[in-house]
Amino acid sequence: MTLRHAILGLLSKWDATGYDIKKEFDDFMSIFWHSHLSQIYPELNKLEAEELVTSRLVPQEGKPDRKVYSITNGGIDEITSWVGAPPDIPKIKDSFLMQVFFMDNISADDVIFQLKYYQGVRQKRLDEMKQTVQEAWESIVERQIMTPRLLMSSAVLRRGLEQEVQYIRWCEETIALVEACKSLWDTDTSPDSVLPFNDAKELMENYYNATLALENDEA
Amino acid sequence: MTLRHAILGLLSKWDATGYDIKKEFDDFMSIFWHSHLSQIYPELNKLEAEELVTSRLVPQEGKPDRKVYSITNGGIDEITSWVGAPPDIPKIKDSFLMQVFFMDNISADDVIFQLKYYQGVRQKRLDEMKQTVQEAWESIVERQIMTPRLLMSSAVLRRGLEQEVQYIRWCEETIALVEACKSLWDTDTSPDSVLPFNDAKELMENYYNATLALENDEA
DNA sequence: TCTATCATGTAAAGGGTTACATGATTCC
DNA sequence: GGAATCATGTAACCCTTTACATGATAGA
Repeated sequence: MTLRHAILGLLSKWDATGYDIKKEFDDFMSIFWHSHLSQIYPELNKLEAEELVTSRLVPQEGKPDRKVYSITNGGIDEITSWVGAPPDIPKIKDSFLMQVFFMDNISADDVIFQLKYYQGVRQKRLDEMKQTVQEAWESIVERQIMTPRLLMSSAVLRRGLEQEVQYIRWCEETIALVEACKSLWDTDTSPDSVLPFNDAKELMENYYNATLALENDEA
Repeated sequence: MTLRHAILGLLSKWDATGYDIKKEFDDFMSIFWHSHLSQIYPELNKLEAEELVTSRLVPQEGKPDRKVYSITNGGIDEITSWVGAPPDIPKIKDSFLMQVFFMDNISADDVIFQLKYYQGVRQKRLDEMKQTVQEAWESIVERQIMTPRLLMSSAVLRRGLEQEVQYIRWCEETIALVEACKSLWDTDTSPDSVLPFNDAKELMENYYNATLALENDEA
């Protein structure tokens, strides 16, 4: 039940059509949400039936009419109370991390290939976000204004950026780790095999110590 | 269609019942996946119908029979090819970040309250993971073995930990930012109001410069 | 006594994705 | 000539969540 809040939140800032909302989802809001037009249009109808939004038709030349939605007082109450409500406990689904978890089933070279590929995917996302950050900052400087709205957007944007940067860094580290431990795959590929611990001992000791020390690092 | 791969991946390591699989989802695998028993049981039946797994009943005293599943060669082919297949593009849903995005609708104090609460939620997750890391390392040291399986688990565990550490750090930073910019909310709460840029100028300049410099930091 | 754990499921409702349907304009 | 953009939607399917259903044992 969060799509309705994504829509109401947007409409609390500007009037918009379903099509406009989808563009916003694909642009800035892709940091934390996504949806399809075929889900947005029916949801807008439901919200109108519940009188949380109203709509008016704006005719255009050579294009279909725009159905422009506005939020009602009821809609503002709904979004405000949701924003102040206890957040859901995080339910993470990261299918790439799951692939990695099962990558002992494929060769070390294939593991490295997958990690490099995914690193590239994340880098693309990062590059897009960096452009958004640049534009956001330039617009703030140009207009010489600061508002709670811009502040919260900035914080969210930063979180999105950090997430990409850190995922990319983890890919790099993991590639290095697998590269250094290739012998674990090469010498014996049967699932029951175990290798002398010494081959990877120091490396893994460092890795685990670094992992356990993560919390105490300064940013 | 990833639940089937979560299940097949697990069964490629050990035989298990639906109930066992659920426990694994709630424990280690919660870093990247989750599911309900009411989804796992029907999925296991489907996998058996497709001959990717087989099952046998193991009677118990005073408890219901265990229906223990094993993976077939077909199942191993399926999981292996999925692990080596191009990863999905990441589709992120983070409803808390969405709440934050719309928090200009509530007071600065309420924003800080929400951020502190969520920080606590993430801290709890982190504490659990830290225990898992500790146990994983102790078991590796004790058994004196290293395998691709343990290596990939370690990498995933580290990613999970990093994610929590960094989300918590972002919460702290964002709390400090809102605290420093409280005046943006206090002086005028109407959505059309804009405040003199100077109030937050230097702070935001630093914030944006830090955000843009993120990629170049060394871990 | 009540709650948690073990262990299996079904049914209904809700949320999300893909495919289908239409049709003009603009850009390559 | 073909692809992309603007703009609206419906239908079918798939995936996920919540509620219902059973029943024994162990521990607080």
